[in-house]
Amino acid sequence: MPNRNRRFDRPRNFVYTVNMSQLQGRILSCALDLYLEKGIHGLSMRQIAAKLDISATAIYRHYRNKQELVDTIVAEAVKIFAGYLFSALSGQTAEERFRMCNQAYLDFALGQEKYYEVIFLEPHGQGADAPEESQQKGLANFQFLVDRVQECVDSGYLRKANPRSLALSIWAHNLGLMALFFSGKWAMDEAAFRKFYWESQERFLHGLCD
Amino acid sequence: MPNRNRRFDRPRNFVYTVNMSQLQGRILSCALDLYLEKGIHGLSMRQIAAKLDISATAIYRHYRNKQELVDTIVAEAVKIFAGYLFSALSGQTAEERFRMCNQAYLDFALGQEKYYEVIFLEPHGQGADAPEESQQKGLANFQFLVDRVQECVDSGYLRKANPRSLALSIWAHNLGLMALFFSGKWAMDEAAFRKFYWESQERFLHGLCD
DNA sequence: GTCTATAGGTGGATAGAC
DNA sequence: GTCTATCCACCTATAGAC
Repeated sequence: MPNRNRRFDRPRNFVYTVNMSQLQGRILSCALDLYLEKGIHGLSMRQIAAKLDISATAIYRHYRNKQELVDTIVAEAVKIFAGYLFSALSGQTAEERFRMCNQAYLDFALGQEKYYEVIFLEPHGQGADAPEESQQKGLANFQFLVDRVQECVDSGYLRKANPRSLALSIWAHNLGLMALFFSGKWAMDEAAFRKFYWESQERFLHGLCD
Repeated sequence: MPNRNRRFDRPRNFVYTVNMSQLQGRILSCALDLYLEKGIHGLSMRQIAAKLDISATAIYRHYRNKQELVDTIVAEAVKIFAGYLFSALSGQTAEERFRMCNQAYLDFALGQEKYYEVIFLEPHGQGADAPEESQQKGLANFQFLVDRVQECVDSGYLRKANPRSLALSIWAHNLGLMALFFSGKWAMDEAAFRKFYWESQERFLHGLCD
């Protein structure tokens, strides 16, 4: 007979993020560290337990299994990223909202480094086999950029072009810049990187040739 | 007493790549597949053995341990990439050599997909804890691009700027484009991607704004 | 150079006591 | 909701026969 006392037997949409300072949240945070360090196959319930000084089985009161733990991390990451992007809507003009979109991406990457890695640098990005729901929300985040680009094409700030294709180029450029930074092979601290980031954006906006 | 018959008791620089159709090479190729699929913690000697229909211990006659297997994969990948880049030297002008450098990157990514992934898309790229030797050769490959950029700044084709910084922007853009393609989330076949790749390069060269 | 047998370890997950 | 005890699968690597 199943134990009816488990967290996941409660209603589906209950908000657990609220009490993150308790065990639930500490498990998640610890799992995140291990997941980024060693990937899904290197992450183990026993190691999480050891780090938190609890027994491995305690974790199963909070997460059905290892996969649910990882899925929760990915869902959380996508949600937080969406929050950052959303702030760009406060810009007054299309151009400003576009610029703020890049700013949000940069701030998310540097301010929520671990969640950024989960979404954009893991196995092959965006949790390749994440649950449908997270995949959808990930695409919605990209669509947000497409919409900002569309506005800028309409306003005449950006050259006329397919907004989706343009957005993909911009997305790729951002993706690559962050991958460079997080690889840690370029001896740049955060301040130096922020400077380089905007230089590179400027180059992209106005071209490499005369 | 150690068995003196092992591959790695032979001279260090012996070229094994020659006879890749034999077991040695088949192990490497199979390990590469599993490594890309599941990462280093998901790769197992037993699974390699099962796929090749040999016993797991047979592998140890060819590779000292799991780490040496992975290191060999990374070293091979870096060497092959260098070969692609090198072909760009046949260009007649600085501008042509620069363009051929992008071409080589694209051809390597699409023609040696698996080796590309090992270098640029793995855990955090370029085998974060690869042996010193591979790390050095990886940096040399980047320096090759810096040199091509330098030539183009000198010839006046590219705007005056720090060549290293310029090369980093270009490297990032390429990195991001490939990451998009390999993520498989954008419903592009290889032909469509090649088209998009050059479109995006063109945008980068001449800017997004008027 | 390949095998079988085996040592010694880590891991996911469950049952049932408290 | 946390624990201990436990099952069973899987892992790396070695020893020694052939």
